[in-house]
Amino acid sequence: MQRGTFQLMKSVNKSIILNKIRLSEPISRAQIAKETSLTPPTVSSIVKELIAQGIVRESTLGSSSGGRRPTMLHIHKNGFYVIGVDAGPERVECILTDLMGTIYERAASKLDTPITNDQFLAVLIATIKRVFQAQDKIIGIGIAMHGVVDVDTGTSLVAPILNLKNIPIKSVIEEEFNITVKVENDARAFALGESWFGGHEAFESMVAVNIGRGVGAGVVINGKLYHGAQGIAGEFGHMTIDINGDICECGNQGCLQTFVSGAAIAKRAGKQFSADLTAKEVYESALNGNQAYADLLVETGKMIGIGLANLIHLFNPSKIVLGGGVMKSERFIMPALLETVKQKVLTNKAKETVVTVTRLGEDATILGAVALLLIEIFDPPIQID
Amino acid sequence: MQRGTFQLMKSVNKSIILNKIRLSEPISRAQIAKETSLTPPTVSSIVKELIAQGIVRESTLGSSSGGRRPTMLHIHKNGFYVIGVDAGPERVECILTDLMGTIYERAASKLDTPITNDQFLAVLIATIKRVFQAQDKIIGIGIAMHGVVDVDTGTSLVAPILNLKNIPIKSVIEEEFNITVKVENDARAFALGESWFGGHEAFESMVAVNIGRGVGAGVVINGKLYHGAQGIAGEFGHMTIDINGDICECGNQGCLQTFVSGAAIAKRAGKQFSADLTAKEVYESALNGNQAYADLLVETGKMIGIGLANLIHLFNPSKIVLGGGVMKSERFIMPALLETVKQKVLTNKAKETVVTVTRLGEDATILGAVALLLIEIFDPPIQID
DNA sequence: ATAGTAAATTAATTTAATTAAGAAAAGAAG
DNA sequence: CTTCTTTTCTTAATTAAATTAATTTACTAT
Repeated sequence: MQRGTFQLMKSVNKSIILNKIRLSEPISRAQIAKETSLTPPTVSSIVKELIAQGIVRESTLGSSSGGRRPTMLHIHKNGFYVIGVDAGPERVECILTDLMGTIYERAASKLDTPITNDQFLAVLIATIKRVFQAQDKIIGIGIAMHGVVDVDTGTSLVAPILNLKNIPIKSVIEEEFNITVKVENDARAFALGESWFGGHEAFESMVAVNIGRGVGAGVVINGKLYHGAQGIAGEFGHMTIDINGDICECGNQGCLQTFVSGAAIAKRAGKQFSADLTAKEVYESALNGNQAYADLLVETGKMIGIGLANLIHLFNPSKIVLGGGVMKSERFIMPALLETVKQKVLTNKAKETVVTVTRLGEDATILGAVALLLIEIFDPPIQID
Repeated sequence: MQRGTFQLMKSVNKSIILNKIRLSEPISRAQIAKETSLTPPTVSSIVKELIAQGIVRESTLGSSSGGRRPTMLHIHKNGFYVIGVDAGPERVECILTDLMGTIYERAASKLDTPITNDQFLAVLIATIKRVFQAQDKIIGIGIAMHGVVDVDTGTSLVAPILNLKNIPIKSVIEEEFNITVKVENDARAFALGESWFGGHEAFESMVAVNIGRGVGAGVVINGKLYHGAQGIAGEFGHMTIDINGDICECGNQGCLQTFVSGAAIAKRAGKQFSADLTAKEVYESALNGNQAYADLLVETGKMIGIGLANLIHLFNPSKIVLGGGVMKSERFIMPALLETVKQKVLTNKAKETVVTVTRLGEDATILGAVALLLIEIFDPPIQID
């Protein structure tokens, strides 16, 4: 059990200061003290340590209105690096970033099926190697893996499209690079990326929903991922919304996914218009003025809205961020979606829930992978109410 | 912002010790030290304070196996009292308990409709007065109010069956008794009561679902209620599970409530068998061997199961506790419910989610009202990961 | 130049935990 | 019955780290 110790007290203050610098750099010691209500000597002494550790650095002097000019502090850009990996079903992408999430290197590899566990891991290692520079300054590798992931062991339990099972990602990569490795499901990494780099500081709780091949969600409460008891919190795609609906790949009936995933859109287009199109083609046709396809996307927006209303009634997050391939049809989907949410949600207060589309684009997930390690550095060991 | 201070450090340890005593009394100082990994002097000095405050007391000496006999510690039963109130749509019930939730006094009043805000408050005050003994030792009044409650202001925004709005419960009762008053929605109080007094210590997250007139749920994470951003987290009854379903009283279509509430059961009985029965009568007929009614209840169990599967996929709590009038038909409902959950939930791990019916009976909600104040005393100011 | 002001550091103090040592109380062994 | 061991609990000394107060540094403004 975690007790009240001096170390606890200190690490709490350390996180407060570090996060203040991260979110408000450049900032002076005096201003940190003012804004956190820590005393100046406490700030000075902790900042001294952070500088010695190489996480923080001093830069220029700020301006003064009569008095000594403040020394501005920053996160040390070249102090430490993190590697982020987005391992999708078709390609593996790697980036090298600093502690602020600035990207310095990028590499990607295609995955060809059929593939074995070892081949997959070999591609992963090779791609990471291409961005693995300044080794001694890299503090870890964060991996966003599609499919079902066991976070504790860092194992990919099921990788559906690659048709792989039980890939011991964490242990193999840790062995290879001799460095900390964190593995997380890609939908949750997306949520974490949005929460850290999407510019949503003020939101205490956020749900990020990825609608693409499948539909997944990640729940972030106070900057941290919420996993639930068995690590399946946020299985948004398999929420039943139509007890008489079609059979889903999971075996249940009327899952949200059977209405709104990319495959579902394509299937419905096929059914209604006997056309053999992908979701992308449906969107493009709609863009080109095909009203029937546009209507189909609007209908999809309504269904997503129903799902989100359920989400709001259960989780009641302050913000919901949407991403994934399907959301590229934003212009057709969003108006209907927002209206449905507003109409379905019970209280006026809850109607205020902010629902937006990601502005981080493709990088939200891989930056979330990076954030898996940033949490270790920036997050306090405790949650203060 | 809450900093790392000496007070924080101390209050963390104080909570740890207090909760250890509460959950394991009688217990010695030495054993507390062992089990919490706090050092003996720390335990002694904090226990000394707790005794001086009158929250803890020493009792007999324990047994020894060669060595000084330990002095056993308890929560001081006659040290402090709490008043709990369950304000339902038909009656107001009050209890006087000690810090362990032991009930010493009880009083109840019937509510007649039509009723005004002032009349309602007058009944509330009169009933509380009947249990308001040993005034100087009462630390507060916790009120579980049906309907929509604004927790921050302690106002009942909507009390549906009484047909009242904006009742300023907290301010009026605080003024009358000059004591701390906490107001919470009754479904959430039920959840809190279960979590504190239902014998579920080991569960980090719990959802308690009340199925009666309406369907509500309370979410408890680490012993605390989760409210969400606008305080509507757990509006389980208005989760859409059938996009083509009947219109609910909330205006939406196919809410879970339209399938499983007491009223819904009665309505379906009426529709299928053109009988004018209450849900209770349906249950009694089923008990007397009416197979059609038994089937109707089994069907209800299945629908609840579908709702719970959705709940598990989003919140993934370690435990779900069911209560409320409808759950009195447990013997018909539960087997189908459990099977449906097991069948619908995706991963094997999550199938392990424990689903049970409350064993606290009628008192879960009112004890939850009591727990609203116990939290103030027992809960740590921080959440340790 | 000099006064005034703000930033940062240094020194002294305080809080509260930890470590080490000791006192109290019991059973066990001779 | 005395002595030893064990366990519980307290007391005293030490330590970590925050706070308070004082001081130094480095400006701006008159």
